[in-house]
Amino acid sequence: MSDLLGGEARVTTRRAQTRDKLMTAAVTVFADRGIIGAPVEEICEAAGFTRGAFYSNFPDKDALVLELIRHEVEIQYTAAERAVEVMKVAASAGRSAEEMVDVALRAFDAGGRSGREWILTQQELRLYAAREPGVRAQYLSFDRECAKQFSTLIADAVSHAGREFTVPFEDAISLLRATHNEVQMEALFGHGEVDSHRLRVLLLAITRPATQSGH
Amino acid sequence: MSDLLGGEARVTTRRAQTRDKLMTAAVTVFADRGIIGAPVEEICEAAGFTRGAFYSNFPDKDALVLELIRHEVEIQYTAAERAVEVMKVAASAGRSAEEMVDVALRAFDAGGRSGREWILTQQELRLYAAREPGVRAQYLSFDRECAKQFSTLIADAVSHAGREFTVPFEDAISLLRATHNEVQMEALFGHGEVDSHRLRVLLLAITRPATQSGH
DNA sequence: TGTATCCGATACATTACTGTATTGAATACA
DNA sequence: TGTATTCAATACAGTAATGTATCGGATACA
Repeated sequence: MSDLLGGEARVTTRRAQTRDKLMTAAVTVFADRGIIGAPVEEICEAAGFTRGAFYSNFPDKDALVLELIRHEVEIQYTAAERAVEVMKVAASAGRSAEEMVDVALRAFDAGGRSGREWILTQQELRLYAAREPGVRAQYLSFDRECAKQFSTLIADAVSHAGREFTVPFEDAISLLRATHNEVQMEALFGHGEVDSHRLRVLLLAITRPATQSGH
Repeated sequence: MSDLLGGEARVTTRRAQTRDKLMTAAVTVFADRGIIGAPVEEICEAAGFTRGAFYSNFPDKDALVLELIRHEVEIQYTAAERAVEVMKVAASAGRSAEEMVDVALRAFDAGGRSGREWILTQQELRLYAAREPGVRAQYLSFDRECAKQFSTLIADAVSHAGREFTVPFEDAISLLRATHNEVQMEALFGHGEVDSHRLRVLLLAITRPATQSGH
């Protein structure tokens, strides 16, 4: 009972690892069978455990789903941050708007989750949250937080690119999100690759070179 | 065995009615529990039957889902057709581009399926098709057909509005679809109403008054 | 009205999944 | 090294869902 490091349990590291493996495996199974259709047993099997491990770590599937959402938001956000960094560099190097957009999107996809499994799971999560009241609230609060941070990043990015929006900012964000989503779905039905072309077209259509003195 | 009306069965009308009731009920249950999570029994219960009726009409749930997709595409298309009709009238009456878009979108939502249940089910169908190989092919062929018809309608609508796209046509269609989708999802999380505002913004951003002599 | 046929209801067998209670091996600390 | 504790494995009910085989009331046609 040595509480030297705060209330945290003792063995923790093994536990943390199995939690992690379970969550990773869950994504695979979710993509394959859907969140609702994914039996706990199959998740465990994919992670190399039995159901005992699962119920020792999570009260039920919903708990794991919530954890997954939390984790996902983090990943996406850091990916976005990196993308903006990359873009700023491109801006300093005097790249064209097209090139900057392209470079940023590429960086985002590389850092985030653009594989088939993740796309499917993200869509699943969204629908699941829309349906299950228990998950919905959490999802929304995460989503809102995420959107806020994204907005900042995008505003930053656009101004660094020496451009400005020709539509209200909030609408711009929504359109970007919509298109990103659609591009992901198209990748799901087409043969694989996420194609950033359409996002570029949209961005160029709803921005113009800044009239301000800046840059 | 009177084959007067072609190979069709005798009692047919009762059968057709129960099929219809089952499909309608399925949408409600799908929205509530997800396609995978929807037990056949619950669908039957909602339709006022027992499982016997179901298995007498469909070999399994997938068959019903396919039927649903087929049906849905039809509905959406006629809704789109009507929307364009309405818009043409507005165009003849010399309305502004904003007004025309607004009127058309309103007509589309009224004729199509803009209720919570239908939005959820449409999203479910899309994901389900992306995952289940058996359904996927069918979905894609329907979807392609639908997209083709939509493209014609939209091109028609835009030119009647005395406008032209500022981005490649194919991209425009995709962006519109993306945004329509997003608007629906937002309605799911917000409190109800589908808001056409964003679609209007997009349309105005990617079109301009036609330079041609026409009109 | 009688009779063949249709179609949904009922009953049954089987499988899949969940969740809990208990056990036993691995791990941390004295 | 011995001992307490943690954590996943195993075992056990219990429930839910599927699909099939059979039955019986309704419908069409003579």
